[in-house]
Amino acid sequence: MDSAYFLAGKTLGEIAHRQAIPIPPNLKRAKGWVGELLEAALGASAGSRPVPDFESIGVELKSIPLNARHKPQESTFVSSVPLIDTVGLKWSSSVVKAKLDRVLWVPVEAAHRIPIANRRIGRPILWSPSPEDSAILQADWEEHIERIALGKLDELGAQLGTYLQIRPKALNKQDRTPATGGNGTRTAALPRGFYLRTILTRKILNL
DNA sequence: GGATGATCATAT
DNA sequence: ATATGATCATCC
Repeated sequence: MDSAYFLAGKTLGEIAHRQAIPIPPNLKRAKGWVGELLEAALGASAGSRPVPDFESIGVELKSIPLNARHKPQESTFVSSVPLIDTVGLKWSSSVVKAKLDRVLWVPVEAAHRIPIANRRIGRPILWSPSPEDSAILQADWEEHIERIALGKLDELGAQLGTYLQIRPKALNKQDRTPATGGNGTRTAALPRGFYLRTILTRKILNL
């Protein structure tokens, strides 16, 4: 947390310079740049494994882009969605729960008019879901997984879920991954991801 | 302007 | 191929 608080008030340019990381002209071809910069600055270690960033202390690191009004500007990607072998999956042992049990949120200015190097980092927040929010997340997750297990892939829209929604997470719309179809048959479907709606991240940041 | 769907880069 | 890091682009 000391390392995290040290970032508060600094610009992305200052941190990038300190880490000897080049600053891209824009984020169109570097969408994960801010998150990766924070990982480097804080020494995150999970790599691309499906576990929290700071595995030994059970802390997931998330940058949260703020708009000109300093409110969350985008949804937050949580994890990939399993589209096969969903039978027997439980919330208690899910990747989503493992990651959301404790999250270090690092707000970062993201208004397009601010040059990347000048964007300021806000005060990080170490958060765990309240029992109420946890129950909502669990209900969302269970409804999503049940639909997937039943092969109702055509019903998977971003409209579902109070806090946790499912959206594409793919190379492009032609991308396919193995999935369970109707009657338990095997098919191929667009890869999806779990995302947190801004209604939740706004609450988390007290905005 | 916000929500939904589409997409980019990198690691293993 | 599938995971990570997300933001971009379009539609309403």
